[in-house]
Amino acid sequence: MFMTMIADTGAGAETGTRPRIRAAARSLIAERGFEAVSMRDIARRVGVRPSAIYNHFESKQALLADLMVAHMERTLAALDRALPCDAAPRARLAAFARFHVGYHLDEPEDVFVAYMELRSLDAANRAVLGRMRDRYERVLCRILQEGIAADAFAPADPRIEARALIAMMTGVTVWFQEDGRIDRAEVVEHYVKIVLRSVGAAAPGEET
Amino acid sequence: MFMTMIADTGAGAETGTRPRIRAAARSLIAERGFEAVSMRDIARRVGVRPSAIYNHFESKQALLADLMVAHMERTLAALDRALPCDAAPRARLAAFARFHVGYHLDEPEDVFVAYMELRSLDAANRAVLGRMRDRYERVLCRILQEGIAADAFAPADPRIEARALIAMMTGVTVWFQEDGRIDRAEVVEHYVKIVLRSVGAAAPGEET
DNA sequence: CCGCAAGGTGAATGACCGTTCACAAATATG
DNA sequence: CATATTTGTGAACGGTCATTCACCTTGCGG
Repeated sequence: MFMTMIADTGAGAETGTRPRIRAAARSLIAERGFEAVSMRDIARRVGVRPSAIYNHFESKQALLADLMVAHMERTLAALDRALPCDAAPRARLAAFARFHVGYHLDEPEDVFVAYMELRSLDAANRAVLGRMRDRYERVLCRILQEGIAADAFAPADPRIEARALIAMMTGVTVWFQEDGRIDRAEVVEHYVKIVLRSVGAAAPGEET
Repeated sequence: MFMTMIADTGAGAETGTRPRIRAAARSLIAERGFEAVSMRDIARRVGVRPSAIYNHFESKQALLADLMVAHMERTLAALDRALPCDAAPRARLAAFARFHVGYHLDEPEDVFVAYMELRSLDAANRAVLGRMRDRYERVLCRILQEGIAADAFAPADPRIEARALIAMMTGVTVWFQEDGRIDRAEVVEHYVKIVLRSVGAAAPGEET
């Protein structure tokens, strides 16, 4: 009967054609953009004929949506794990910044695709992704509001500040390169400091 | 003889086929992305046949490069005009932020194209644009260094901070919409405040 | 009024696109 | 071992792409 039902999602799975299609599509789209990548390009990288892809994904559009939705699900789950839920606002904000920057440094391809290719999604998929993105943003927004309530910091408008901070931290993927002379951890802590300062939470004492 | 030689650059020029091609290409590429826009699309919007475009631009690639280079030249010139050269670092930083956010709100299409389509340029054009982008970034970096020297503020690493701030401010184009309930000037001043705070220059007193 | 250049046209070129389909190999299931 | 399902193949489909080219139109300098 029909009993496969393997999830095989996650950037780690290596065996099997389906994950290899995902990996090839991810890196090609990150490099060139969705519209500039053809199914033939993806198939060539996997070592398979273009028609074989259609055994695993309904269409090019469905493949993109699969990548983006899976990435956002993983991101939201990882954020949930990374946030200490009973800590003070300042520590929670630091944890958010540490997570966001670190995650974006670890998964640059997925992040880039999710960031750049919203407009290549059809209306239905774009709506789904938009909702997930809002959920992510709202987590930060709530931390800022808690911080205001607790007098820990004072951003003027939490929603604007949340968007500004996310844009700032996401931008790290544009210029950071592993082999550079700057250490990864150093970069992360740097962004954490900028974030804390920008909301008026000064730098004293411990963090996390 | 050959005596046309009109520059006709700038987002304002409306008459003539060449500027209308530029305008059509700009808005279509901003909306859909370079690879997703065809010469036929552009020609249709201008009200002309595709082959006519080649009387004005050598290729699709050259058209994109024209748009991006012209935009960056205008941007650099406008920045130069907007920066008070003999002011204190704090006022200069505020002016930079005010300029960057304001300019990005005023020219969202050009900004979006310049930001997203670097990868659609061929190697030579990408190098040209990269240099112009570096020039822009270096202006901010120098302001930060001057501020450090004058003890006006204390970003840890000026280069990282400059990139972070530019990414943050550029992100305003992603979410801001004119008809929204938030005032344009309000948004600008908000970003200025975040920028000043993030470098450790507190909020007291006057700003330029 | 002639000639010529600049700008626009329509058709054609070869290449590539996403996708389909009939079929073959492989793999698991009874 | 037989059979059904999954997975991959090769060839084709209609369509679109950027670009070229011979030609027509227009308006201006002489």
